[in-house]
Amino acid sequence: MERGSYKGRKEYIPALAEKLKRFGLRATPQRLAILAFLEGNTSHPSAEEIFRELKPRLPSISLATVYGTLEVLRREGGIQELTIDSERKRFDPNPKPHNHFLCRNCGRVYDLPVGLPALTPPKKIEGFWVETFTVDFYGLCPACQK
Amino acid sequence: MERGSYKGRKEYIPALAEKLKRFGLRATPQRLAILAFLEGNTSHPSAEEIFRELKPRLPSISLATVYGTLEVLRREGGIQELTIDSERKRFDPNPKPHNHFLCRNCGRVYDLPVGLPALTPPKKIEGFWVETFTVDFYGLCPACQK
DNA sequence: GTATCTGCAAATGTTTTGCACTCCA
DNA sequence: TGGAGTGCAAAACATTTGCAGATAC
Repeated sequence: MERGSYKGRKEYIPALAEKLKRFGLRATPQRLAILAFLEGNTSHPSAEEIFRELKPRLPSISLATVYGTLEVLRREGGIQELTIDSERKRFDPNPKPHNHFLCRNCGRVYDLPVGLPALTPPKKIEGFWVETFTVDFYGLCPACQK
Repeated sequence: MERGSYKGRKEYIPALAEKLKRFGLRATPQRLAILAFLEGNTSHPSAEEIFRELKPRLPSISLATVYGTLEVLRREGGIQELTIDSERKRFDPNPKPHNHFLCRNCGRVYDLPVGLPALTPPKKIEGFWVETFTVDFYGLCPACQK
């Protein structure tokens, strides 16, 4: 590990770098920053929000790169793209099917821990080959009920 | 009913006109055409598709009017706006919760007659006030499995 | 008659693309 | 070193908006 090399900087997170390698992707500073930001994040951010958050720390990052990275991560099964918010795509670091709730007042998206349908894809239903599914709830979150 | 009046034309469909009145909306040719096209339609069309379909028959119609009509119909509970397709909003003349399936190959959206979660909104779940919910399935439709 | 509705064109916001340059492996 | 990855600016879409004129009732 030599002076000034990328791998020597604190932003280089071996665990995330290996995750990218497993997907057949190069570990670039941009991708590591995006993965690190998403890791454990339950706010289900949009591409724009991720970009705004990372830009100050990583001024060279571009919105196009954020979109590109989210797309490859989704394609490799590393993250989930949510359709619950019809205004914009949102992203979830947890790639496994689970429930979401969109508050019609504040617009926030929450994970909602209720039972999922008794279904383990892939499975054939009525002739349809079901690979994945989503359950989305809409209403008012606890904070917005006041 | 006088010669040339709107109500005299065959496009004036009393049942749909009354539906609009019940929503507190005026029965215009544009709105009747949109309602008539959606009635019994299971293709879950987008605004653009509805516009393209109606334009030849009703050349004066505009895309903005299609969007506007779909929005008021949704607000009044007459139709359902689907978020299953992240590329565009799709619309369903059946306003009641039911399942949908999006084929990743052909992009078509189908109604999928499987059981819904045992939940009748509005209902409070884990502190969240749930007003409505959707269950969306993704995979390959029967025709695209070959 | 008049408030609602419409078409048009322009604006907005999100996401994608083309391309020359950069940098990870 | 070569190919994957990046930033930038422009393009492509989906959707909304402002407004003057049309029309349902």
